[in-house]
Amino acid sequence: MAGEFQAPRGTADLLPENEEAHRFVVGTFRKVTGRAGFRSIETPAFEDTALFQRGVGDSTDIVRKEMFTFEDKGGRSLTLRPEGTAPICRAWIEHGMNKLPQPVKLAYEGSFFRHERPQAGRYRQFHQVGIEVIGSGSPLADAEAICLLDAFLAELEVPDLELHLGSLGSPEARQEYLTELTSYLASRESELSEEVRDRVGSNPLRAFDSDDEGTSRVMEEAPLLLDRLDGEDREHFERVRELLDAAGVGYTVDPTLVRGLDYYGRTVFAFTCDRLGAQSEIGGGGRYDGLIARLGGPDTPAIGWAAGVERILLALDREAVAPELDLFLAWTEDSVAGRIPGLASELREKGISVGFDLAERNLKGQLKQADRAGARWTAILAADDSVELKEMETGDQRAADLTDLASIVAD
RNA sequence: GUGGACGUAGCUCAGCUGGUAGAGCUCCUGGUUGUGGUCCAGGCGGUCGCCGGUUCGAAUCCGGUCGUCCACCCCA
Repeated sequence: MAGEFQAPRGTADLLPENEEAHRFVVGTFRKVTGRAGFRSIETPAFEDTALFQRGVGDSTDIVRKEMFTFEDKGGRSLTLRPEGTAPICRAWIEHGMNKLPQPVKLAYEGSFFRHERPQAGRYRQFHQVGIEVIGSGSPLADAEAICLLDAFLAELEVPDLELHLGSLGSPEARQEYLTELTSYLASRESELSEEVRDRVGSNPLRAFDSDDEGTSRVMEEAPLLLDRLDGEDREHFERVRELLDAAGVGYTVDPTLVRGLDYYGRTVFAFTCDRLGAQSEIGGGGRYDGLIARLGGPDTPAIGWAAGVERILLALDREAVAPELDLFLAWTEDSVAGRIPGLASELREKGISVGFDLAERNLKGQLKQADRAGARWTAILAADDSVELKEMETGDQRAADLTDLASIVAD
């Protein structure tokens, strides 16, 4: 509060304690996806605005009101990426990845930007990790993707998870269904709550989530998209369910699962955790078979997901990690200080983490620094080359030889 | 974009009905001319978010504004 400047609304500094927790999540992601044969990809932080307009969909909230859009000096409209899938599809097309063995399995991590009012688990700049499996329409790809998200969250030990699974069918089936649902809602309009009535036009599916009593009664008899799936879509969904059952991944079929991006079709899924507050979704995704073609590439099926790093951390409620150091070098006379940096480098080359005081403190101050740096050992060097090695936790101290430091500290 | 709560030292907070700021923790120094984590003493640190109004006088009342948090919408 003291300074003139503050991090912009909805952004946050990742202080060392948080930075480490953050790295832990991303590191786990890399481990889990790496051993599944995924390779990393990194795309720019901003793209042509039109990529998102077409890829994510003009009618979505993201495009309508949540994008950070600006013009560069050449008058091009650019947008800070609000999500990762459209950029990766763009890269896939641009670099002719259809010539690679299919499917192409990609993993990414990074910052994303959405201009929304911040609240618990929602920020204007946030971090996601995610994967895309591009080039296979098989339910095996769906199952693999979902199992991987499950494995990732399990490895992190995220508690109280629930997997919601649904299918949106083909775009045509979905459109037909929405028309049917809208007219059904219209036929019983008088029984619906006011809010729901207002929203029928924009998002009739939301009516399923209402806790209004009259609305709930109406929705119990409402037609379900899952019941309207045609043959192939239905088979696909059944097959995905079989594969998940066989893999021992538990889920709830959620006929009302909605995704905020236009490109989804067939399988959609989301992991939720109720200790997050209003933003309970930790990660989710789905199949987007039409997207690559829509962006000008060859007709290519694909599926992927993204998970929010901040939300995972919120669910984990991980304790801050204290700093740790193998050895702290202290000295008794200023004449010894000159030898310290070189000695530290030597020991560090042997793989030992070494620190020393950088503020010209007296011995007492140096010991205090050692303590705060989380040092397990402190070596006190005297002008006559004698060394006292102190074990910080117990306070035990003994004479040691300079050449033995590395081996003693290493165990 | 809408609604609610809040905004005093780096952090957590106190400061009743107005008389121009305080605690604990942290940090620095000393008690210990070569020894940390306990203890004791001292010190650094605040335009009381900002602007305006009421008043002899405002951290305290009023208005506005900015910001934070939470919720709605929607989503990671």
